[in-house]
Amino acid sequence: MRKETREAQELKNGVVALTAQALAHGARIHIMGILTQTEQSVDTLANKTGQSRANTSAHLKVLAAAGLVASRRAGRNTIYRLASPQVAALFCTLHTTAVAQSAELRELLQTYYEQPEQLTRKRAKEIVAQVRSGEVILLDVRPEDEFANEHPKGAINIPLPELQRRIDELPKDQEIIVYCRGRLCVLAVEGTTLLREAGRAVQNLGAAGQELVSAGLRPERS
Amino acid sequence: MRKETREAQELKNGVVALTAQALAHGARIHIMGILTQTEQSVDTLANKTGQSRANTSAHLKVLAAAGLVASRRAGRNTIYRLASPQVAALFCTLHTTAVAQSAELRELLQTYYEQPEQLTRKRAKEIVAQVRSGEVILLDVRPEDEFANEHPKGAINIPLPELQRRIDELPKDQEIIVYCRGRLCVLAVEGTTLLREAGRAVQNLGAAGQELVSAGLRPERS
DNA sequence: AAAACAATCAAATAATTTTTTGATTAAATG
DNA sequence: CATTTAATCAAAAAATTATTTGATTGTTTT
Repeated sequence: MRKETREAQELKNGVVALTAQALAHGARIHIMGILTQTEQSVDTLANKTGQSRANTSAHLKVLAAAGLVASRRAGRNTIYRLASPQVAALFCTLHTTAVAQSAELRELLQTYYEQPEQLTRKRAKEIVAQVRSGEVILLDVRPEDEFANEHPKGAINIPLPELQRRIDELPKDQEIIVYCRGRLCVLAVEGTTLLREAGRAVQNLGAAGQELVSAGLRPERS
Repeated sequence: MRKETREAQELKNGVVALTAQALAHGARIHIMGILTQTEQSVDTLANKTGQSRANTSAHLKVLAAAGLVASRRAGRNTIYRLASPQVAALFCTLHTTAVAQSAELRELLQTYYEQPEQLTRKRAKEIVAQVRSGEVILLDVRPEDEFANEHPKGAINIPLPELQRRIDELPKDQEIIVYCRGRLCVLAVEGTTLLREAGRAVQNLGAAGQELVSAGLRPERS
């Protein structure tokens, strides 16, 4: 019994390691990052990551073996997606922790990316007022279902993959405030970049969007 | 700028992958699991994991390079510990997700381990009543500081590393309910095993201990 | 049915990691 | 000060992973 328990322990370590192993390659992290935003075909993933098709297929096989992604057939394409919200959460935690633990990287990122603003209580209330008066636009770039489930009152939703196409729905003369809520923190950063390149005035709240709720914008469903 | 951003992206993927890579080996998962409970010297870790000293040292170097563990010198020993609570959280998430995604493993574990009980609302209330009346003992096996920070009213705290030694503090004729709270989910499992081997009547609530709070045992500090 | 396409597979090569071995450093002990 | 002990290092061997190439399997389109 002792021994069997130990075997089980080793097996368990192995499975945990397998999961980590699946995430232990830059290309696969890249793939996971893309899948965090939307499901994709093998070919598209290969293009976006700059890897060969066969190699991308192999990487996806590794991810699938660890149960991190799932796939479905659509015509002659195979579409891959994250296996579950739990996987998305793991990816986000890994991402956050990795960045936090790697101080050297943090510095480097600051050069290229913009740090999401740290919300003070006062600033949060200002934003709430601005949103209420319609002075600024509060943009939620998460997938539609997540938005539908719960969002701060007054926010509008354009999922990141559609943003480029639907950009004209956003009035040109108003400041836009982008946020996301923890789970898919990459979204807001990319949305901000995209809008800024289109010449819009944007502010990125990152995961701090959450705080708007406690500052007065009651959550609602739709 | 586009290009530099892309370089930064790749670098970032690399760092995330490095972190995952660090966790991508059974022996290192084993080490992390041990460090989750208490800090340890290289030699002890080598013994517990059954690896050579040099190899263990190498594994620790990998973990340290990823910023997951830190060390201090104590006499002629080098004592390693987890670098931060955030790392512990990552480890726990990885652990949980890996087990959840690996259905095949789940089955196997069921043979050896006992599944932590799934708490129904009704059962939670029963337990709350039993704890209040002193009929059962609610045991918290987390480290002292975490317990001090917050715990359900009526729980008593014996950190897992001390449990073997202090086992006699627990009355022999009462049922014991062990729980932990998400972060260090391994703790409760090990505590349960230990107590059961000592002939005690034990029930493991796992992370479900949390629900006792919402079922009536107000959290308190000490 | 033939052609085109997306994806996977299989086998070989290339690249990385892991493990072992023996030497080295640094601190404690007699 | 010589010894012992804990840990790390360096180099070679062993084991695993990645990548490429070309062939193969299903689907759709013509």
